Amino acid sequence: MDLTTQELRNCSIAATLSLVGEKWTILILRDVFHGIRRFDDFLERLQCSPAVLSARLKTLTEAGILRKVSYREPGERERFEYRPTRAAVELLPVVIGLMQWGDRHLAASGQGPVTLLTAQQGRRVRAALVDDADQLVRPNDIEICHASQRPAPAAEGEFPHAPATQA
Amino acid sequence: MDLTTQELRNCSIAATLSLVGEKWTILILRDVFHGIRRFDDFLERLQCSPAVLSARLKTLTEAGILRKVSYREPGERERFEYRPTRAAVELLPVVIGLMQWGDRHLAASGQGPVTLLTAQQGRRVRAALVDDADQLVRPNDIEICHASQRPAPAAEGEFPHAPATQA
DNA sequence: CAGTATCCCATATGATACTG
DNA sequence: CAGTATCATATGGGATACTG
Repeated sequence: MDLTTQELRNCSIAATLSLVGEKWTILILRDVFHGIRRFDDFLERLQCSPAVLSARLKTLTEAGILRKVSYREPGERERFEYRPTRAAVELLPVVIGLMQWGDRHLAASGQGPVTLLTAQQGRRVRAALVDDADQLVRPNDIEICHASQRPAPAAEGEFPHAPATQA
Repeated sequence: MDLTTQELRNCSIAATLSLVGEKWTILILRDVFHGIRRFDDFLERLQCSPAVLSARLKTLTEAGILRKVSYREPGERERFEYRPTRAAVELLPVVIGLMQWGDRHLAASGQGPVTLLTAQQGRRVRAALVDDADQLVRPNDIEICHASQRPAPAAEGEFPHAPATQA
């Protein structure tokens, strides 16, 4: 996405956006999670130009988010497919987070065209914040600590500077 | 971000990206969560042009993600600040998800310059996937259901088409 | 301080044609 | 099928000046 070196070093958000912040990138990942693997299938669903798709797949591959795999079906010539790596799966909270925000705030019905369910029990899946004991965390209970400094004083540590009243 | 009407209607990810997918938008939200409220303070931290900042703040405000609040300190003239709404807080899984991905994959040390801790117990906070009983969900246990169709057959429902081997 | 208005440019993108 | 190459365009963004 082209940000300054300063930003990239000082902020992991900016650094990640430099890889996945381009216009079509997240939508490519969405399609990968839907099982899309091949160039033309991406192309058809995304309706972007092949040049753009090619460039994005390259970036994602070089970043280790996708993996280009050669395969050959019996009697066919060699083909390639793009598979998600573990690094891709670790972006799921981002992708699903975007989806559920849109579901809640942009879809007329308050829910979107796609639902995620656990295979085992059929429970709805969502992105959320948890602590290292896997317990749900309320946004108001979070404080920001800068590694280079002492723990922030309470007044500063307030987070996310909660909206006093609702918009 | 300028996507087709088709995309916006069919995909909440695309719809949300049309609001927050622009270059500086997520970084503005990052700063809001750091407690930044005023135009010039954003400007200083972001080092983008005032025109761009103005445009993004407008978009975010119109989307209900920020709220423009007038206030007047004693003896001073009227000022404005931009506060996060609940809708902004609901984007935290996305923002924190981006951060933790960068921490893991782009920071040399495997952890970034900023850490999030629960105020109560000082536990690390992360973005994750949970079910509606607030239990952690493994990515392999998720299946995608399209609202307009019958539940996907097992072969299709596989998700996220897990990486067989690691990259 | 808190923006708006201009000007200009880099470049991401769309459209299309071409190749192994 | 799976891309690369080319070209025109649109526009997001940088720099800067200006205003209430």
